[in-house]
Amino acid sequence: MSDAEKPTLLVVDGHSLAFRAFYALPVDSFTTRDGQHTNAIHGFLSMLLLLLANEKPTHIAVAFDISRASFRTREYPEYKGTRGETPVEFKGQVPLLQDALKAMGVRTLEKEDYEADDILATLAARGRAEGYRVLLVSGDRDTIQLVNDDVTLLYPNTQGVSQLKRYDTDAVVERYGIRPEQYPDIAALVGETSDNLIGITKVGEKTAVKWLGLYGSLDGILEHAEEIKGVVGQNLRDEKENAIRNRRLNRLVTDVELDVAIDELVAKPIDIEAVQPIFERLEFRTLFERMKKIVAGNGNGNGNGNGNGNGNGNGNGAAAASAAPVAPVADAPAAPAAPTPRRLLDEELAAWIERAVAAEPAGLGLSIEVLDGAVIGAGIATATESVHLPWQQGRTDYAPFEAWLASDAPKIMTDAKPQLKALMRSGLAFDGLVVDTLVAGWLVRPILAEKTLADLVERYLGETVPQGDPAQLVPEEGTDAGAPEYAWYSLRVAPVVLRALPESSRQLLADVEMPLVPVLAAMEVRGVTVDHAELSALSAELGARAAGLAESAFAEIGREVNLGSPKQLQEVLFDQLGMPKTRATKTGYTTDASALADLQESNPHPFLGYLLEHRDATKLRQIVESLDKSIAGDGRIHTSYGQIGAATGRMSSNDPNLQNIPIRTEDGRRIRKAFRHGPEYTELLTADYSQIEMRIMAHLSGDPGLIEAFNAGEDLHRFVGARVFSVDPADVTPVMRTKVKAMSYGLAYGLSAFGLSKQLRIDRAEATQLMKEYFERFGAVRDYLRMVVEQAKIDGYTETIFGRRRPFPDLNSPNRVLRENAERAALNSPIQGSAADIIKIAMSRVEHDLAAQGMASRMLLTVHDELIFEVADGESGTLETLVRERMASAAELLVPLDVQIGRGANWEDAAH
DNA sequence: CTGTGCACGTA
DNA sequence: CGTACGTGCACAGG
Repeated sequence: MSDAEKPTLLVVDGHSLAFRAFYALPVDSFTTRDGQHTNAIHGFLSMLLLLLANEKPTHIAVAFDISRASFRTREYPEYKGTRGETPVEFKGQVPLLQDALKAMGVRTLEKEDYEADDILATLAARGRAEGYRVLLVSGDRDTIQLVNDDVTLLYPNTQGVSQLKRYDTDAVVERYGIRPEQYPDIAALVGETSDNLIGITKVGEKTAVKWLGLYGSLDGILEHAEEIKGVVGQNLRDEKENAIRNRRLNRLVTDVELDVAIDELVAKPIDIEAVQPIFERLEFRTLFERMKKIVAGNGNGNGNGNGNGNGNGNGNGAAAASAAPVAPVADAPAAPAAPTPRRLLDEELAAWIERAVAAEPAGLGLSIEVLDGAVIGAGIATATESVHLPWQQGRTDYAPFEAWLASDAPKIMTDAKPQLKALMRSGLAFDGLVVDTLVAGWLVRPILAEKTLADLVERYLGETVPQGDPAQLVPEEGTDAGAPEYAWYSLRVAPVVLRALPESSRQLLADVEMPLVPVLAAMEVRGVTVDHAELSALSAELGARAAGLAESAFAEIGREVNLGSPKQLQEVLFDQLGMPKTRATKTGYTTDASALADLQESNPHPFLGYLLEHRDATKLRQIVESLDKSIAGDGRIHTSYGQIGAATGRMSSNDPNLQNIPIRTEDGRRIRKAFRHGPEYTELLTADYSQIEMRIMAHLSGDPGLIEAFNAGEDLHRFVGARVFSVDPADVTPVMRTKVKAMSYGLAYGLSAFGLSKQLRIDRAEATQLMKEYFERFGAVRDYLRMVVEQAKIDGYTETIFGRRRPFPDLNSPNRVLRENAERAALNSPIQGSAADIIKIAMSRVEHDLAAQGMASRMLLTVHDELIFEVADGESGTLETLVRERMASAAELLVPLDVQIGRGANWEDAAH
């Protein structure tokens, strides 16, 4: 019998899943009129209905625990002892859930002295023996041991029961690096906090997996315990009884006597009439509708009689007090409903698009459906109509759509970047993005209050995007907003968001932000080549170094502590070593690097030195490790850029963050050496703006001295130092230059005399004097910085050179801390923000020119004031010229924009 | 299992 | 008591 023909037995751990649902769903939304909580029941049943629809099990059972007491608690009274009292709000829901299941014809099973998991184990074993495909659903990790070729575990994800992760044998191997039946051995060694099973001290998942690889099983490990070196080896020998006990307790029982045969668990059609009163009492209206559809759907697909499929998203308005479950929902002021999407091909599609384009001169709404990075469909909308285009590679009947997509016909989207990436990967050309509503919304409120289309629609239209049941596993056809609906809402919300923008910001959106979206998408798809071997070697070296430093540190204090725990460090430093207290934090006293350096000066102790070095090594290793993990199958790292990440207008980088790769230390630079050009290219080229923030400050302040400094073409800090200290530029000493440099950079951040003295380790008076001298020579800078804050207090916002605004509600706060923080941010914002404007403009122009000139070199990365390119053979010179010119001319300031270029085989060598 | 605080990397 | 980010760990809490 092939797998497809096998009957499917579905066994659910009732308690565990209901408990997950209880914590996942907001209790407020799931309470009946008479105060009965129903969130656990609702979440559980919602999940079960989805499983019925998706998995189509032929046999079903739900297992429950009778009580917390079992043969395990008799054997080990502390078992599960860490678990607090079960919340009474949850307890009360279990009998109701069991009633509902009974009404649905689902057998519930429980057995005195055993846990639900034992029932799962027993049914899994019996089902397998009797030729079933078995699906287990449990939130208890111990059930991993039950997975095999015939038994699959569905394990709830982080979001309660809203998504189930499928663990077959391969998935377990992938996740844990061991076979399913080895899982209990791991758990026995590591321990399980939620069961109050204490493992071997200092043994985590990694160590346990390593040992298991060496010795095959827990028994094997214990046999060879003598061979295991170090502290962990000793711990294992000392505490092996723990592991043995854990292993005994976490072995699930596969032969529980159940008074039911598997064929008695056969899934019966749900008797709607029997279920109705129960669901009515629980006020599960939407759930009841879903169930009816599933029941009807077993025969033929569409039995949707009452046409109000969408419109009411969260389904459980506490006020909707109707007894009849089929009663129409009384929504507040009627929001227009999304048009029913049509499906069109060829000439019909062409005609529709032509008509739509004429009807919506500002642009059509567009949404691309993406699954695992690939296009699976698209929706296009006008204000009154929409079409849905399920996508398949190679189909020709969508030619009119492709032509429109590739044209510059205006398109309005929401969160376009991931969609554009999918189009690129599917080989579809795209142009004409005029509004990304998320980006537009961010320009209105750069604090990032609106993160999704639903948020925008809520705020700007006062409507709710239908989004089905919160606990739903997969979108349900018909009730959820799909691509056509997203397109339609995007189209409708766009003009309202635009109206909230001042004219200058609208220009910024059109001229800077929108052209940048496809550029960032392309850069993300390209990625950057990173050498795995190099990173591995570096990681190993740093790991060894860290271990050695930790040993030395421990030797100094005569005990082992977690050097990564500020709390434990405080004990060592202030209690054990009696050092003076450092700056206070919310939870104690800081142990940060600068405080430790201060301590080293006042109370020298070798421990401090080892600790600092250990920090460096572990931090670096952490970065190396996370980079290494991010290398994709193509040998490249594909970061994501957050276009709407920063309130100042800067971009951010994540998964991984490539904007904080070390550069200051020698070891750090070794990481940059691992960033290479790809095989088709000859080198990397980096281009960065030198001192762009100081140049912007010169421009915005109009300070003659500062402007002269930049036009003189001399070293900036030397020039400024000469002025501040009244000496010849040639006589500016390194110390003077360092001080002036810190001062200059600090200015843009609202640095105080206190902060300056701290950073330069000079006394307060000297810092004050330095600031005074500085401002006497560059008075317009001081005036400008004052003016920015004063103006912002009046306007309520600051503005960059290109009109990007950032509101500052705290500027007039009576709370001094809040107010002063806002003042510093306000004076920094136009500077940092203008720099962001400039590089964004440069990026779009460079990208455009590279394409227009048919060059093969490509832009890969951006790090705030730096761009990194992959150079194609023979293009090095032209690329440099092009990049330099485009970056330098991105803005016309009172001072020139200087661009520094470097080349090399890797990122480090390409620096200058 | 999630949120918070600390620490630290970059511009 | 210097701006803007993202990440990872330890820890405490639901």
